[in-house]
Amino acid sequence: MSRAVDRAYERIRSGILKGEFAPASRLKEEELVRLCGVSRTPVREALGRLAAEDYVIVARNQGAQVKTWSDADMADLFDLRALLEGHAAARAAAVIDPEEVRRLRENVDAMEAVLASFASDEEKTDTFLRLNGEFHEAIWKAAGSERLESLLGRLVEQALVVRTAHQYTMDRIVQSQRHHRDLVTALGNGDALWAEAVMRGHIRAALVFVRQHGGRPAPAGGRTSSHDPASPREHSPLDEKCIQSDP
Amino acid sequence: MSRAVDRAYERIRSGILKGEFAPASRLKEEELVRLCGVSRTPVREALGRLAAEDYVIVARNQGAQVKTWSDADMADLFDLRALLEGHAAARAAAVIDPEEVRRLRENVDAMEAVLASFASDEEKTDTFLRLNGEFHEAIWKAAGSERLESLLGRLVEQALVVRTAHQYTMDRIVQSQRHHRDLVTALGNGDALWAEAVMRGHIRAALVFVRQHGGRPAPAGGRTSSHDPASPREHSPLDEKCIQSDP
DNA sequence: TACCGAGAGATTGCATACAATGCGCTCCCG
DNA sequence: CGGGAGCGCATTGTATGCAATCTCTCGGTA
Repeated sequence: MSRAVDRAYERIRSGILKGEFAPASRLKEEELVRLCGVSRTPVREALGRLAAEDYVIVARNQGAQVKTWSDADMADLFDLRALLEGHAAARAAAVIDPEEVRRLRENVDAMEAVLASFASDEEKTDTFLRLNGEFHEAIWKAAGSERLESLLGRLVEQALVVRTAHQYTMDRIVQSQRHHRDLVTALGNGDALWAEAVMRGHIRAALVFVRQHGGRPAPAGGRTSSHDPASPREHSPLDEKCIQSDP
Repeated sequence: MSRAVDRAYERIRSGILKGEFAPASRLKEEELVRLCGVSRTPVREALGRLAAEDYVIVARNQGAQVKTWSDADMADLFDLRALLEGHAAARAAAVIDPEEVRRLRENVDAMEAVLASFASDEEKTDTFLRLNGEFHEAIWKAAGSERLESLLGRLVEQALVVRTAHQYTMDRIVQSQRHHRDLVTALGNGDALWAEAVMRGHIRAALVFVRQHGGRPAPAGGRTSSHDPASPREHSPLDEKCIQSDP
């Protein structure tokens, strides 16, 4: 950790992800300096990185603003995810080795076990989402393209900006789990077409779900014109829970 | 243009694209300061942006290095381009309006006219590549997804790092031109499947060509270990020719 | 001769000071 | 009373200085 820059980056990013900074709210450098305990130089660098990753928008001489997401943006996002994750699944099916398939199957079994356990729903969801994230990442990695992997990492993270991770119903999770089972089978058989099809459906289903349960806490208003009526909420020094991808 | 940062960014980026900075060569901040005529702060910011766009790699306390591309990287790159440009073409076919199709056809006609003209081969290639870039970008835009558009913009730019734009044979260009004709027809008919198929083939053909004509001037050696034996070439204050995407 | 370590120079990382720009307010004029 | 120009404050953009870190060289030892 190059101390200052990374501290600032992580702090701001987590603030956006947790909703501490409302969408479309302006991020003033001095504010972030106080918040992160570093000087403006690393804060600015962190903002630059966040802008490159589409978390914020910076306008010349007007600083940074948390990016808002329209319904169309969301649709585009999941469209691309379906395409790229499907592609990754197909590539993975062609080259994955049995050992890795075994690990994936274990992962799915673990998810199954969690669902069947007696933990609270929130606890179940938590663990499930963590395992789910690992499952998807393993498939990206198996596809054997660094570029694809990093691209998907970014896309999935962006999908997380629009909602917290705990809006899942058990029905939705069970549906996901069926997809996961199918995926492992397809991968085990080296069936690229099947794997791609299942993965695409898996992501499309996620989009439908997100839409139905309206994960967007923010108005889909204009980009740069709004005069920041929504001031950032107070910083709650709570948990830094690891958020994972949609199931 | 926020003067300093953009000047530095453009200068360094063009230097990389033109091969003024050899792949894997180290970019020292003081050097760039002298070159760009701005102080280290904007230079560092520019390097950050270039790193986010995969032009350079920055290692902690070790500065920036021009990124090198392995054959596998190139294959991945064109794989993704085929997938995403194909997707863009399919989306475009579904929603494009006749007016836009007409403009595309005019563009293709213009390319045809250039090829049939009496200009020198180099001149022909130049104009053709410019028109070709406009053609592709128009299709991305017609697809109606900002995210897809910017993603493709980046991917195509990265493909340009590995070679200069003038290694094209007339054979290759004529083949491209046939693809372009087919594309316009497919788009005009609203035939998404056809458009996607043609576009995929179009990009795959580009990969095969780039491979055959070995566009990579750099060794595909390791990333961080090399001790930068290749010092940056002297700056030739030559043309700033607009480089366009592969045909 | 090969290897290891210490020190000096070179280079990056961070903080702060200063300059430039934009925004909102007030005050004056119609 | 409404509108516009000018001014002052808030915020961002750039430059520079100092501290931290790395690399490269030189000397010593097995």
